[in-house]
Amino acid sequence: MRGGDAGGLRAFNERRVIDAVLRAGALSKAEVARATGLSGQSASVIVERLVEQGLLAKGDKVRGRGQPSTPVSVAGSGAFSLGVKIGRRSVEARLIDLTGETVAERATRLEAPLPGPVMEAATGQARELLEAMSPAHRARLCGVGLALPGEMDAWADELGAPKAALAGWRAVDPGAMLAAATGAEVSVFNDAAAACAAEMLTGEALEAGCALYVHVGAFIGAGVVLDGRLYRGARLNAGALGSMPLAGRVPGAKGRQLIHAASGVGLARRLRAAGIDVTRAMAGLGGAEADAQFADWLAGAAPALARAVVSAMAVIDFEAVAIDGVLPPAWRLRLLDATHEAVLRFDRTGLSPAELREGTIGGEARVLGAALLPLQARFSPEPDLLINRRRARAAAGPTALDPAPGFEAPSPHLDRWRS
Amino acid sequence: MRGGDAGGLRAFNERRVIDAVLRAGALSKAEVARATGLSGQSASVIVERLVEQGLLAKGDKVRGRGQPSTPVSVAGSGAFSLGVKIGRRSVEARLIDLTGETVAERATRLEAPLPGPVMEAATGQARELLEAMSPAHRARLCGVGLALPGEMDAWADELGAPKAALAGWRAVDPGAMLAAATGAEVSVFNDAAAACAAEMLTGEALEAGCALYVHVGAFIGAGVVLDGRLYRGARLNAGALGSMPLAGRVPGAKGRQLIHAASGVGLARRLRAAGIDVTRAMAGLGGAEADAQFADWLAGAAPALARAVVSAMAVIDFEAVAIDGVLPPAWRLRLLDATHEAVLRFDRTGLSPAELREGTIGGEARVLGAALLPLQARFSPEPDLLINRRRARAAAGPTALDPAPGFEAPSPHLDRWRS
DNA sequence: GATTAAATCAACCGATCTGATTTATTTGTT
DNA sequence: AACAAATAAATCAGATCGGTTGATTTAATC
Repeated sequence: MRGGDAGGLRAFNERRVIDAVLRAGALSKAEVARATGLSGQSASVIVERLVEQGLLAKGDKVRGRGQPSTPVSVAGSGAFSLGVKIGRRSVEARLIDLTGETVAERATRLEAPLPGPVMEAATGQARELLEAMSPAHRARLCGVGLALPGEMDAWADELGAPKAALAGWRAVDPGAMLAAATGAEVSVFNDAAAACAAEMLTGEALEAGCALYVHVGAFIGAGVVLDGRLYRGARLNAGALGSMPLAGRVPGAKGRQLIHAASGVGLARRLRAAGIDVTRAMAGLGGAEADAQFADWLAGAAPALARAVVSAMAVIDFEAVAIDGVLPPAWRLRLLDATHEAVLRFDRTGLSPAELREGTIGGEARVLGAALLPLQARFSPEPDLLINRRRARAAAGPTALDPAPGFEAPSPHLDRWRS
Repeated sequence: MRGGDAGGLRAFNERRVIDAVLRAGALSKAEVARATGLSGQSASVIVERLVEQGLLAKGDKVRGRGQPSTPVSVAGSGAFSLGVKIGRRSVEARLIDLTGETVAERATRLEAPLPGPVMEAATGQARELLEAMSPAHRARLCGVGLALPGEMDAWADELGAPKAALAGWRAVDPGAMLAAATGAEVSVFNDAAAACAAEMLTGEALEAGCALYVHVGAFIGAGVVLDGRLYRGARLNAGALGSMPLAGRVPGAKGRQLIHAASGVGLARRLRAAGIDVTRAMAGLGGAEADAQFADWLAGAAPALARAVVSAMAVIDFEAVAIDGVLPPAWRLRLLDATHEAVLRFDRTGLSPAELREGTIGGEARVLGAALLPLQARFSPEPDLLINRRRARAAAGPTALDPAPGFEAPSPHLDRWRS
């Protein structure tokens, strides 16, 4: 419930203040007042309280005309968040602080995406990271974000995995298991949506308020950003771009959905069939032979992806489309260019133009997004509102950040942390 | 801005109260308190103020156990809204009151969608309707909604209209002209989006919080509802379904976009070519020959529309898809069924299921939506939040103020297309 | 007469606002 | 170099507004 009574009003304005500070990087109390429209007095009271709570930190005085101002910025150790990413080929976990900096991380590669080993890895990593935190810091964990594919058991044949083994996922509730293992609140996101959030928040590709972020991982998916807010979908299944129907048969594809023409496993299958080391190739070290295989894959993938992008534009008038994923940067760029070229061959009458851009984060976007999203939910004035911190910080110039000693001020407002 | 200071808090809670009353049809003060979470005292004060403002009206006391309660419901004459719809074949205007009842309306058929005559008709109709209002009522006009196609000058060849004449639209700002003519605030919507809002608010087809509403008019477009909110798009161009790429050539279609395979003008062209009176046919009086032409059109239109629907589902996991438009009900139903059948032939792995339903309003949905949207913007706790009044009213049972125009039995098409 | 629940009354609280005041610095003048 | 004026942040004190709490009244049924 937003607003309602005095307490809700205060909570709302606190978020607006944090939001303003995050956007600007650092603001004096007077600037906070101007940025939020609050009176100077209220801004002062709220800032003071947030400093006491350890969420904001005062920097060195800045002298100008008149009384020097004391800038405040977000305190790194004011809050922490844990992100866990479950994929079909790996499990990762990452602990970040309020500024988005990585505190610690873990990663495990998988042979097959079977429920048992995967969940063991995920819960194990999460527990390890949490146990390494000081108690004071652990008390400031504001949530756990879990990013995973929409359906772990779909497209088993595409994976080359036994269908029966994957069916075990239907009986598993990864969110609940992670919650049980960590004792923290877990929010679940589609993996591509999480990656999308990371690109919005810390990447450079998406400045638009309305964007489609395509992520090529083992499969292919997308995140949808509308009015600066991540749209997760009524059933967390927005951006299921892999299910987009193809126009017809694509050579080498087993089915009639985008995933059969443009996915990481499809590319890997080709590489493996040609006797190429997939891991090396995906690290950009495959050489000419890998490039040739990639070009083959690209010839089918790019037009199919282009059709998907154009189709998506007919549903939502995205201002920007980013393409990212686990591909090595050189290949990612070629995919972007080829897709762009293919998009231009479509009749786009009636569609608003969109900018096609290369993602800037890559495969790690998913864990990072999983970690960032609980922070957003806790501190942004609107749930799902994505504010780019890096860009905002850069614009504001470097500031004195985070003195942040042991806080632990048992202020009455700290227990509003849960709400 | 939402919240902020005491005044904002009051405004927000007032909207919540109106929202609660609209949803329930009629509520006592105590029920308002329970529905909103406000204290009884606040609910009482707010309701009393809204009654004083003429937005709510007290009904007859209801006796039960304890002190009789006085139900309040929204007062029809508490606010008015004017909707104007500009189309390629007609211009319509409609004045409605706060309950959504039509007060007065106008309509003009057009020969060709040329800027001059169209805008003259639109501003003329609007002025007429406003001048017929009493001064007291006119003071309660809360806005003018304008629904029009995204690009009046696109697809000129499909219309059989001279391209040069249509290009005149680029120099025209219909919203500004209407604002100048009426002196009221004008909000502009895509025509399909407006129709979508009407279906959400007063229709029966869309109960889901997340839906796609396809409207077949002269061309074809769609409205997008996300989390109960109408999504207009960053450039008001969400749901540009007509631009969805086709899989290949469709017999009889001139181009490679959905609009070339499934549009009202395409159907009309066929009918005319067969020597059939289009107006009669569109009124459902075309006879067997018209039916045969329709079947031909349908054979190309339905699969193309099905592909568009499946593609849309891969972008947003719509829970429901409605198909509506200017077609006579029998044809609309056939379009729905044929589309449904075609959808089932697609591989839908990885997509969440959606319910495919028939729209319940038809061609007038666009004006109605244009009229309803300013009311929503003014009285709903969140902008763009769509609350179905009719359904809510029905659920609450008949109330003192409910004019209860015997609306039709529900049970529209209830097909689930899931494997 | 007891019970029930709506409606109301009166005192209080919390968050923000307004307007005046203080403070520390730069700028301009003598 | 010394001093006054200008500037703008920060703060203080009182007022306002909206919502809450808890007790009280009212009008019906059981």
